[in-house]
Amino acid sequence: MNLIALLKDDIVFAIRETYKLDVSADQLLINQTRKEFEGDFTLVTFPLAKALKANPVQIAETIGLWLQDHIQRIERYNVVKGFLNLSLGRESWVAFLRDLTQDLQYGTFETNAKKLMVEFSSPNTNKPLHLGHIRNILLGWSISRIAKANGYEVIKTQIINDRGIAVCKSMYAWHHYSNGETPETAGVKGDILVGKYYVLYDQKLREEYARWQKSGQANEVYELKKEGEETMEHFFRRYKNDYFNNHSHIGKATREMLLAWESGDKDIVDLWKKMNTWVYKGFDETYKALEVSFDTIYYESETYLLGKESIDKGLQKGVFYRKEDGSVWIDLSDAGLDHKILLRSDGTSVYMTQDIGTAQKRYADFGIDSMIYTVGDEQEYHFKVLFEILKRLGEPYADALYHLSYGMVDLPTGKMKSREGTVVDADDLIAEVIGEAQQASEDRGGLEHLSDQERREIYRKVGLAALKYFIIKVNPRKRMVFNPRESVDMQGQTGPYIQNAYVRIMSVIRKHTGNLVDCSDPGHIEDIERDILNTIAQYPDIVREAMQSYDPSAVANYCYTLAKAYHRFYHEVRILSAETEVLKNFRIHLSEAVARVLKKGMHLLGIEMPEYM
RNA sequence: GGCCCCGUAGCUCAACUGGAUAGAGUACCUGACUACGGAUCAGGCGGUUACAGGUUCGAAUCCUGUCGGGGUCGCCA
Repeated sequence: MNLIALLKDDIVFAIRETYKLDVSADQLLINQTRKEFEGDFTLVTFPLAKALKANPVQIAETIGLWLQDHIQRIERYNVVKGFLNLSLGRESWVAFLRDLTQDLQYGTFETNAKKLMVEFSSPNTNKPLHLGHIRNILLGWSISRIAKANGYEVIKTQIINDRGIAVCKSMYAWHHYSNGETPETAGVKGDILVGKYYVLYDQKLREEYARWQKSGQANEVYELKKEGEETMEHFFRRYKNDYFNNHSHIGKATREMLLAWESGDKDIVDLWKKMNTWVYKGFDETYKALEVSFDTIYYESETYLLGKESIDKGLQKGVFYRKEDGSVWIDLSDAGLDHKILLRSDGTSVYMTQDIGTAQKRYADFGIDSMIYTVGDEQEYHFKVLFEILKRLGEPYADALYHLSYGMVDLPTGKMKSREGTVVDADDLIAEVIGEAQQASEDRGGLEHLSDQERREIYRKVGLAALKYFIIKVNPRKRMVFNPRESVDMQGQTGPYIQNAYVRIMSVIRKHTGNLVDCSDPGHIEDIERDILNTIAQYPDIVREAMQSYDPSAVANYCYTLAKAYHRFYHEVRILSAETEVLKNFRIHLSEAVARVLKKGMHLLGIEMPEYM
């Protein structure tokens, strides 16, 4: 049941009949007719002018006339410049609604027999999830649902960065300064506890560094390596990383810890496992609070050695080359990229090597056809290179990889900085929006008949809707400003506004007592009713488009448009006390259709609809 | 400096990928039924789409340049 698709077929047919020419349906540009003009759908004929060798107005007239004469659902047409405005007959709209009530799969496409893996979240195990992760998670989750609606079999995954020097930092700090503190004894979530030690590590390191700066050795280094008239203060700020690698006792101990881990030292591995368990438990709570889940998880500790075999393969195929020092590189300058290292001179691998190996492993594990990586836009270059390499290695899925890149989340005061403590913690944020929803709900009242449990569910749904919608409505590509105050707003273009339309419909349906018969022609329908049906007719295309452009915000904006139309309808007409039984029946069916589409659309965004609010 | 992304109303975002008079929300002002839920609805104010050229029936969108913001640039992940 896709009205616009049918309409396009009609037009293709019309062109074949009148111009003896075949055009494909996806060449046709059909818009919802703007309010200033009469009509439901508008075919833009300018793009057809070349192919049909005629001027746009003539084309519009010819096609319009033919459709009016031959296609029953087209009642009238008018032409304004190169725009052909088509009006559907009332009966067609009613029939559309009647079909809709039967079509439970509306906006869901048949399976395309393709397996798609979506990677998102992918945190480090040394600190809790924050606002940036939330944008990532919501995008990944939503695109997974959208892909599913488009017919893909979707496998949701994340790769957890559970190894490396950063992880050893929190291990070191906990080992030396914690006195055996655990999440239980501290009464905090495991990820938060581990994050605390990561911060503490940095603090201890800075203290050590500050002491060292007063030493004679520091002075020598400064004299030796300063650039021009550089002050000591400036130099030491720049030198921090070198200090960590070449002078720091803490740093040395941490690197030794990493080596011990890599060689499988039991004590270190046990410590690592213990702290990981804490972190994962904490992450799970946050994921649960956000209502997301994964089908499979990859751990970097298990994948970081992968990819080396493909280095050999690539060398043999001449895709890679080896330098004199033994390091392995690829030359991508002909693809507008650069030379990129794949294996260090000491034979160890880099991030890129792992990613090659991980992609191959995923293919081997699941036989996937394509993959979406939800990762911030600062890694755009990395993924360009990765995809190019996989292509040159001849990987079968290499042409179906996509980096779902998104911009950073800023605060009204600027960037989030962990150093300055301005990072917005995911758990705190979730708790806050739910608290706000509860506050707003209690101020309004009206939920007294529900149990505490049911009310809590509603606060949760409403609060999360506010947060999720606020983030997901923005085009992923764009950097966005997260204003905490506006994120809990529940009026205007917000999640709760859309939920409210749904709740109103549920309320109407509950109040309706008689039986509901099949939808039949009420003899007259209002403009707003026609407008709502027209908006509903757009839905399948929106689902398609959101997939093609990897953009959940298209669905978010659509849901708002539909909810807005419904709210207006609700004010303009009476539903339960409509003039006739047939009309009442029609309006209830219409309301129900809106509710269904809103629920489906919001589901694609990972937002649940409450029955009351 | 090279390459990539972004710049739209005071603020936060749209604009069906080149289509009609650039739309919403918010903020501010005004108004709404003894009504199916006012987390609502209607109206007002608010724009040289950063700037300058170009391409064409038509440009916020494409090309060139300038300005501004961000990202990234061989052994970090």
